[in-house]
Amino acid sequence: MRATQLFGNTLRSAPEGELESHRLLLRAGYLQQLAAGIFSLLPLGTRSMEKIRRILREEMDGIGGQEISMPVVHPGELWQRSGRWQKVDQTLVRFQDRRGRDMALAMTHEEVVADLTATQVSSYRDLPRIVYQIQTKFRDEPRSRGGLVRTREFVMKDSYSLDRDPAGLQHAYREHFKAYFRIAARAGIPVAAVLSDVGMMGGGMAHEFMYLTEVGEDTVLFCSNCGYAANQEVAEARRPDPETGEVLPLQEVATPGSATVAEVAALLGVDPSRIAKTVAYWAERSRGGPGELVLALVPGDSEVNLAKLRAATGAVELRAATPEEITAGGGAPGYMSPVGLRGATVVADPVLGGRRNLVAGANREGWHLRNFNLDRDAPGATLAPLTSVQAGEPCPSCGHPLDLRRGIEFGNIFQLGTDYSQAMGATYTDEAGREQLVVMGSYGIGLGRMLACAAEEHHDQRGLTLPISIAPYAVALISVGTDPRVVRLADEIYAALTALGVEVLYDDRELSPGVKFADSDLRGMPLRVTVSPRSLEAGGVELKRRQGTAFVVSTDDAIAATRRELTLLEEELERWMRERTAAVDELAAATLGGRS
RNA sequence: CGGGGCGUGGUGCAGGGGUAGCACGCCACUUUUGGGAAGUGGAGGUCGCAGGUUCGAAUCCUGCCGCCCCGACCA
Repeated sequence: MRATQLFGNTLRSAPEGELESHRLLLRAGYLQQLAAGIFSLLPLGTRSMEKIRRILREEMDGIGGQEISMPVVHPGELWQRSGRWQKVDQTLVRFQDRRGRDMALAMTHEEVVADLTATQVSSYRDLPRIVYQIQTKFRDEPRSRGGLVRTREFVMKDSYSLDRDPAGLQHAYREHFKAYFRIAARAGIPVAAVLSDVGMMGGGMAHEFMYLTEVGEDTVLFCSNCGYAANQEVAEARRPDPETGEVLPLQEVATPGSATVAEVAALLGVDPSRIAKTVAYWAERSRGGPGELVLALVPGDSEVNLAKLRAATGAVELRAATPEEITAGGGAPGYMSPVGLRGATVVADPVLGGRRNLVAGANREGWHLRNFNLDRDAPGATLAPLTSVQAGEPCPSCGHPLDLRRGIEFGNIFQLGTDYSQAMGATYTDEAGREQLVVMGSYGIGLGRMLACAAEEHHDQRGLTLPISIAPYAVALISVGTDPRVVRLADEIYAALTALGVEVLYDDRELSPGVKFADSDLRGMPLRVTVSPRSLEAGGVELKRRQGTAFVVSTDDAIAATRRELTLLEEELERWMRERTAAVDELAAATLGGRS
């Protein structure tokens, strides 16, 4: 491509406040924003995305995936059958067609896959299968963020495994686990697999593949000793041994004007950790359904993690209860506890279950209780981890202090099980002639987010430094000045490289060299080839890696030297990728259990 | 949805009751050509939208819309 023909230009400036890597993508002319969380891709961005697509196809095909294409608009009826029409909040965009039928914009495709499976799969001979697509999703996120990191419309590689039994699912899950490391590594993105919340997907085990970066929106806990890794949404710390002291009788104590943990602790002379803090929430189990009061009990020195509470209650909508709702349930704001309250769902952090004789609210303004014991005083309570794990807390599996890091979720894998098969009637007949449910798994990678992670990992002051595997062009060819000898040679090199299938962005504009160099650095092509009076003087053309030093090769050798450099770049990336994925079998075995 | 910020030529920004500005970019010509060149001339703006106050509103008031950032959600 000649720069004089290219659609879209580089920009000198980009808005303040945006993520640095995203500003570079904007300035380099990869994309343009249309609305909040909605982007157009320009030629450069499209080319990078196409390379990402190719990597995804190769790796998915490599584990036996078959590419399909499913619709972006779904009948609402499908989502009603799976129950997600009710379970998912406004993130699912609903509308009606001209006949008044409910429709939805695809935010994911489990329903459609299960529906396809119901008709396409009927025998155990039709299993196992892996299908995938690379296709647009729309999720009306409450807030888009960080450029391509979190958008409302995005392209996702989503694959689905169909198996006879849980063992088959384990295998497909493991294959994806390993493929995801290869995919990330081929795009130059280091990732870590962490345990994650199943969220709206339902089902069993789930992992997220995190690109660790300070600008990430997720919090991840790692154990440097045993390798435990989990998203904060599901992370747990090792619990202290249960206390063994005598269980004392409940005793009311006046605490006038002391509604906060700090005030009560000071007044009664106890440590905040000795207070069973009760936080009231209002939960809806289905969209628009009836609400109910949920009491979350955590140690007084901890905060409730909403994702964990959501997982524990299965709530769709979850928010802090209003004082009116608390009072209506028989509670007193600031003096809450489950003692004597009926009708409210009570969830308690397991740490409290091991503690004796705590302080809790008395459900009377100005009064608390001493000697609160969870098993005696809130016998109906569900035990589930509810608090955010802090850095330094002991690892649940080995006790070593945990590290806390930030990350961007590059992809995820879910073991769905048979929920969707059941809803859509996706069954097969086994050897014995019995009808069985197809066991499903679901696996996603966001392509735009992948580009965002790559840009975040690979940039410097001057611009993008993308790996050769996903850079829009392999070579930035630059001609300096208008000397006919220069122009002729540059034209020849462009024609020759193009004829050889090398992807070249030829900056043939009549601009000062500084502008051309700056643009090529900004756009991030891995290799620069410069033809100039100076290079001719020095014997030929100049080659320079995006982050390397320049050297001159003879005119006769220019084409061969360029290809050599590109091969070297590819080999270096390949080597890095092998290092990153060398231990992936062992990691899969350690993380998922069993052998690989 | 809560909190904060911002909407002014293509891009990034200043201005803040009385003539709409700067830099970059763009067009033409001339001189330039190894790290975002110089000169001369030029084009380009309903100041987010709608009401209101005022002799007069980009500027003040009200409402709405949009965008960004921090939280609650996810690839």
